[in-house]
Amino acid sequence: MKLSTKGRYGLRAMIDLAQHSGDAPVSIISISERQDISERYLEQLVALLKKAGLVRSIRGAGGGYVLAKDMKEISVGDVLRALEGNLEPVECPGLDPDGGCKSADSCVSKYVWKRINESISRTVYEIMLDQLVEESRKKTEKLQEAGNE
Amino acid sequence: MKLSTKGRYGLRAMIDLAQHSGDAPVSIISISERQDISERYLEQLVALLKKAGLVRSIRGAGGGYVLAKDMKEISVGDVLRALEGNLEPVECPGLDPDGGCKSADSCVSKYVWKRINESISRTVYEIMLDQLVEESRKKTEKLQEAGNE
DNA sequence: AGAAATCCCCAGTAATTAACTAGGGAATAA
DNA sequence: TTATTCCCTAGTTAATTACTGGGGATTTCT
Repeated sequence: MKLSTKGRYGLRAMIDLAQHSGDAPVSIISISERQDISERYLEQLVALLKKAGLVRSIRGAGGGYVLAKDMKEISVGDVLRALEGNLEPVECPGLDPDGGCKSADSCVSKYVWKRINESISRTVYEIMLDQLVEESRKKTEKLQEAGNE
Repeated sequence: MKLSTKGRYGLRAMIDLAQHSGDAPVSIISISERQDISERYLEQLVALLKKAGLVRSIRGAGGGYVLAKDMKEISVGDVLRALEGNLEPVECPGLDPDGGCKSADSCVSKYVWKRINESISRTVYEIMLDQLVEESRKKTEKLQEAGNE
């Protein structure tokens, strides 16, 4: 049970994008350098984010990516789902009323899977990008204060 | 992000063992037949449960496995951890104070990983085997009532 | 117009992991 | 002493992950 690099790198990239979103679009190269992720690989991750409608792209020189919506409207769950496809660690056919699990009636482990799935969902969909950006800002501030003493 | 068959089969096996625990030990073969899991593979899963101190084995003819403690003392988390090794979908070195994550200071994604990890832990360690066995008993009862009408 | 910077799309590949299968041994009960 | 069980280790196959690489399209800048 592990989150792949897609999810891990991709969320970092998305936070980076949110942090650096201003007037100008943010290029893959710049994210790649700051986050130390291969440019080519990052390209593919961002493509997933775009397909999910989380970012918009601007082509050509001076182009790059911008968030497609306000960062307070984008949850970590949205980002991870775009990258990982499905956040449920257990896909149990018994959870689907039409699913073809022959022992669905007597099987109780599906309750466990259901609760795990729900608890992950609840967690990731309630964390919004703007909270993370704000958190990061506070941290940087603190570090700078400490440096000035 | 997926729970492996180890975790899925292994928990089912453990529930089965709990359900059939009485005077006699429960053999691998019997679990294997009821749960439709290869005997050889199941052997390995149960070995993990034994190593973790969740079951005890009795060798020889008529032997098998028994729970090492009362089923109300064994959580789903205990079982899954024994099988999967680690339930945290993200092992972030930044979460460990001594971990060697160079960008630990400014990195905020670790908050996300931490919250996901915690929410999964909370969920699995609060579900106990006896609850599942009881749930299953209720279900079977209901099915039988329905059959008698 | 042309060069440079960017995004875009698809294909390949190496490494890792998962999910078993297989062989043979050791303890115990009947 | 034979059958039944657990026990340990190694090997194998299939799938997935985590990339790398090639070449093309769009836009800006000079």
